[in-house]
Parts: sequence; C-alpha cells; structure tokens
Amino acid sequence: MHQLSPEMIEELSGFFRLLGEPARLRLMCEIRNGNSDVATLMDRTGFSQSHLSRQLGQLQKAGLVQVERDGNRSLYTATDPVVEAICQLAQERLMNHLRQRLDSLNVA
Amino acid sequence: MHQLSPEMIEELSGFFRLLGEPARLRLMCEIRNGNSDVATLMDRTGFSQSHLSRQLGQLQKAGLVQVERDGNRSLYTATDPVVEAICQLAQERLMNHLRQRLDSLNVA
DNA sequence: CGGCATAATGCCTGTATCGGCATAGGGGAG
DNA sequence: CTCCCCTATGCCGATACAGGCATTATGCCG
Repeated sequence: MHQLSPEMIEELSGFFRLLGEPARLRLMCEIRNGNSDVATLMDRTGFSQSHLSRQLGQLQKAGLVQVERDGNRSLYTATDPVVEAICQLAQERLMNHLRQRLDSLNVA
Repeated sequence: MHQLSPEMIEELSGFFRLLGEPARLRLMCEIRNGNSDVATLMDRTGFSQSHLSRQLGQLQKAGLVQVERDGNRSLYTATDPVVEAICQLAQERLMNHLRQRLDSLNVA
C-alpha cells in the first residue's frame, strides 16, 4: 500500500462504493454468470427497467462491465476477472472472521 | 463465485460499503501503517474525535480492526492482511482500466 | 473523592443516492 | 413515414448516512 495518495483513496473508495450497493453487486454476479442481456437481468433480479439501466450505467462508467449493442438490445459482460477475485477474497475474509469469533467463544 | 446467496450478497456489499467511504478507507490505510493510537489518527487525518470514534467503531464491528485498551487509550490494529490484498487488487484493476482506455485512444 | 483526559453516544442537519414514474431517444419491422 | 420495442434520462420522494456539537461513560492521577 505504501501510503496512498488522496486521489487514489478517492478512486478506490469509489470503486468499493459501487460494490457496496447490494443491487450492483448482485448485478455483477449475474453478469458474470453469462446470459447478460437486459431482459434476462430484469427477469432474474426483478429490478425495474430504469433502476437496472442506471446501475448498469454506473458499472459501465467505472469500467466494471462492457456493453455490446445488438440492434436495440444491449449485452453486458464483465470486463475484468479481478473483480471476481476481489469478491472471492472478501468472502474468505468474512468466513475467517466469523470462524475466529466462533472459536473464541468455544475457548472461553 | 458460483451464484452467491442473497445473505452473502448483503454481507459482502456491507463490507465493500465500509471501504466505500473515503474516511474509513483512509483510516484503514493509516492503521495499517502502524502507530495507530487515536490521538495520532486524529492528528494525521484531521478528523474530529466523534467522527473518528464512530468510523473506528464500524470498522471494529465488522472485524476489520481490533482495539486494544491501554489505560484509557485505545490502540487500533488491522485484523486481516487480506484487506490490504484486496486494496492492492483494486488498485491494479484501476490502473489496468485506465491504461486500456488510454491505449484505445492511441490506436483510434 | 474530585478533577482530568480519552473515548463513546444522543441528537441534529445537510447531503447524497436509491429507486419509482413518466418521458424522451433510437433503432428495427411493417 | 409510422408503429413498436428497448434503453436512457429528467424529475421527485423517501431514506440512509456522514459528520458536527454537546453530553455521557470510563479509567487515570492527585
């Protein structure tokens, strides 16, 4: 890390804030699982069209997803697999944290 | 990832939301750099005492930092080094993303 | 015990943002 | 050109939360 600049802090927290919204994190997961045209996303998530469009717009602006136009449809794909890796690490952190709390209760 | 449960989505986004606040991300960085008693943190960040206390409280509740009481002082330490790894990945993602956009401009 | 330092909490306000409804833009098919 | 479908955006109400001020809680020392 080596002391991040304020600009980097701002950028990184902006990135994390995107994933900090359950709807958007959900979208990232759905998109990663293929079949990511908007109709399918609406169907699988139950989000309204406008909601979906906004969130996808934000994800795209940050470069987390790419959009590919097919006529008047839009196909979304995840841009960078590292996002998935980050989620994986976050998951492991959570599990470890809970496991440690559990253990500390058992010992005490 | 393999299709995360709604509960996991909620937990993960909660974690990301913590880092999504510049003040808290800043704190995590400062704490990682050692010397993390509250007075020092106030000094280095310029945050007010109440603000600091609240943010540290949230980080602690999520298990991102640990607090060790020394008399009436509090020493904060980062709990899990994986958080740093996550920041590192996020940084690399950002750089890659910007580099790609730059390249695409040069080619076009 | 009474003052003093440090940390946590109640209360409050301002601001950001989620997310719905309605509307506008833009590309096919007739 | 016109209708229709899909997506994006303006507007707005509700809600969440940052962050300040004042107060309280907690542990130190005289």
